[in-house]
Amino acid sequence: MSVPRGGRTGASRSGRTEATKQKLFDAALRLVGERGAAGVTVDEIAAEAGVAKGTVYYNFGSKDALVEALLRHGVDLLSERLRRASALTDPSAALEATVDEALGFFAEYPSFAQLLVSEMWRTPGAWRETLELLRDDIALILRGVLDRLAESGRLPAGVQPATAAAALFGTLLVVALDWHVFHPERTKEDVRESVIVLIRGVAGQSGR
Amino acid sequence: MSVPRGGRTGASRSGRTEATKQKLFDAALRLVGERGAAGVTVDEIAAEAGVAKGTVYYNFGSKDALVEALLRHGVDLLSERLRRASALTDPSAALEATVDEALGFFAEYPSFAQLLVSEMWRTPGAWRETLELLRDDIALILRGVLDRLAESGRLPAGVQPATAAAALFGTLLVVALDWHVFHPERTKEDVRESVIVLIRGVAGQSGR
DNA sequence: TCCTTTGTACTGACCAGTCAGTTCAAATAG
DNA sequence: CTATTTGAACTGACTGGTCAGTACAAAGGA
Repeated sequence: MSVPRGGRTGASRSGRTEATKQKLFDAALRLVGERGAAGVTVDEIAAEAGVAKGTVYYNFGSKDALVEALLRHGVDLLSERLRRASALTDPSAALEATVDEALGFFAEYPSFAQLLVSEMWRTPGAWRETLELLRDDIALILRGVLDRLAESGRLPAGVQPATAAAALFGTLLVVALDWHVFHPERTKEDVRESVIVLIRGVAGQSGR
Repeated sequence: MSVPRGGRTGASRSGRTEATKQKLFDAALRLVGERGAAGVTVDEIAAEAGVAKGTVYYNFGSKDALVEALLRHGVDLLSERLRRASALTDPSAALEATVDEALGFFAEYPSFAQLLVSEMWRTPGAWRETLELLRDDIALILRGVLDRLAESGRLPAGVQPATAAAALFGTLLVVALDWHVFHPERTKEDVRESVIVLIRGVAGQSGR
């Protein structure tokens, strides 16, 4: 009994659990990204992580909770990186850096991109609430960049930052996935350049 | 035995089956869009369609085949509409009409958009082959529009029509879903205008 | 007559979640 | 320093239920 309720810092002395959780994250991400959350069994995740099934339940309580933790973990990483990139002083440079960072992240964790795209817009879904928070988190960062761009007059009149942020996020996610799934032969630089040129058309004849 | 193998034109004399298949499509779309293909049972689909379970197997042979047929059916409808819209003579007008049509379609069949987004970029997946064909179908139409735009010099230098087509598709899909799921209060006109302004930034100071 | 649908009953695989028991490192005691 | 205890971490066989797919006799319809 007495599962250490993962309140906040649960990190105990041994650090054994943290390592186990990480192994489970990695394994789950790999499998869930490929076949969808519903298409993967807890037994498979445990096997992939080289751990007994019970360990999954000891650490996360349920399959749903594991996936939820996975979503949070991934978005935390992503938003951390985006936040950093978007902090550049020049708005156009910030936008480009953010785009670059997002593409890099999705290239690094394609399974996460797949998980995100397949669960984000599911209507009742077990992770509705979490996903809504995560979406707002990312959308806010993108909005921040776009708002600053608008302030400096580099966004065409009539573009609504909220819609543009959603569009930008969708574009990045889908371009990254399309690259990974349908055109893996392209180089990162190639894709990156295409998107940036595209973006620059809308939002900033700044740089060169 | 003897399930009529839905080779190609299966369309038989009676027309009774067509009606049944349509009922099953509608029901399946409703449920699968909401909870994902793996999250819905054949019993539920049959019940929702007001049909016996055996009928599903008589008409489609398997659950996977039903979903595959659903994907084909939906994309056929969509590409038919996009093709029509993209046939306008003026490239910029064609682009705007295509965008408009795509948004309208996703608004009309949000469940289809959800199904598409959640299955399109799954790597091994039961419908890999079909989805690839469907993706190429849509991408080709969008490319056609963008190519004509490039010919008439209204696409910034350096934009690759292939990447731009993927980006456009992703943008439309995600914006439509975001609207449906997170901002249902917005009007179609509002969303439509936002996207078109956005697109116009990249691809055409033509119209007005 | 032949195609299609129904309804019910069944099978066999698969799977989320449980639980009694094991391991082991660190704390406590003698 | 050795023996004992504690408890967090982990294990894996097991359970109860779910679900895709099958079977088939009877009925409805062109």
